[in-house]
Amino acid sequence: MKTKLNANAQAVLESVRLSTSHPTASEVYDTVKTARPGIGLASVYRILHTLVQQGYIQEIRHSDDTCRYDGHIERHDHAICTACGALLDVPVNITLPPDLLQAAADATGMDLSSHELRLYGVCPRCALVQQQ
Amino acid sequence: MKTKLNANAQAVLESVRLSTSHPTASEVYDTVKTARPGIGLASVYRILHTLVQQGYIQEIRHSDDTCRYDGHIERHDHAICTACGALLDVPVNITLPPDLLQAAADATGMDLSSHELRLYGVCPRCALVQQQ
DNA sequence: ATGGGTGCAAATCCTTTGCATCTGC
DNA sequence: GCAGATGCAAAGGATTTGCACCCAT
Repeated sequence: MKTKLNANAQAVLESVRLSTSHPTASEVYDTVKTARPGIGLASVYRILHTLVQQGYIQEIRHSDDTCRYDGHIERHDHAICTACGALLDVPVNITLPPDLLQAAADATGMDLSSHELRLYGVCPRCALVQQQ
Repeated sequence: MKTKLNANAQAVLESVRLSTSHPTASEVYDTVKTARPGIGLASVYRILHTLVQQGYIQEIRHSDDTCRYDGHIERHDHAICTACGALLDVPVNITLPPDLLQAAADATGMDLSSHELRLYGVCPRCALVQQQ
């Protein structure tokens, strides 16, 4: 399933994996350009799609109009700041009671394969700003 | 917080609330045009934003590049078909153990206000198609 | 009369695509 | 030599915005 990655794809994958934030395509592009100066934005988009398809990285969308990428592929959850839009990985493993998932599967008739919990709230930085 | 809605805004809100799917802006536009023929797409976008801001409706994004709206504002969860992209409300109330949420809040330092569980899987229709 | 809402069209932004070229095998 | 990858520029599509106009207050 996973094909061998060429140098551009390696550089893109590395950039996404090393990023602690969840970079957008153009952030990845900016980063990768230092390692591969000739690369074009279109290739970054193409490579990101391939990496998602092949399961190397995950795509995440929330309220802004850009698509973000996450090099962290194990199942995990996200916390989203409703004030600034920041998207953080939740660093603890939240395991849902299986009966809840079963109930949801039954209710929707879907064959569930994965899930993601999205937590909404105010991040520490925004909380500070709001207090002022 | 909620201001009085004018006739256009009422029509948009009604359209979103009555829809069982999760309509996009242009689907809302198409629907609303029958009740308010003169309305423009830009106004639909403007009104949808206002309605979201004022808490009348929710905005949902997932993998496609359009933004969808949900007239269902009580906390609830979504099931997303990984084959066709369909987005369904989960018709059962999934209550998470409070200690899980607390652990996540502690780990992220965020002041959590809400959450949404996103379930990924294959919807019944797509499951049928895949079997063939 | 006055401030906010509106429609239209143009602009904007992210993303995708066409295509000629280049690359590695 | 060939299939796939690439860069560039142009196209595409969803959303936003500028602006003159209209409406209700």
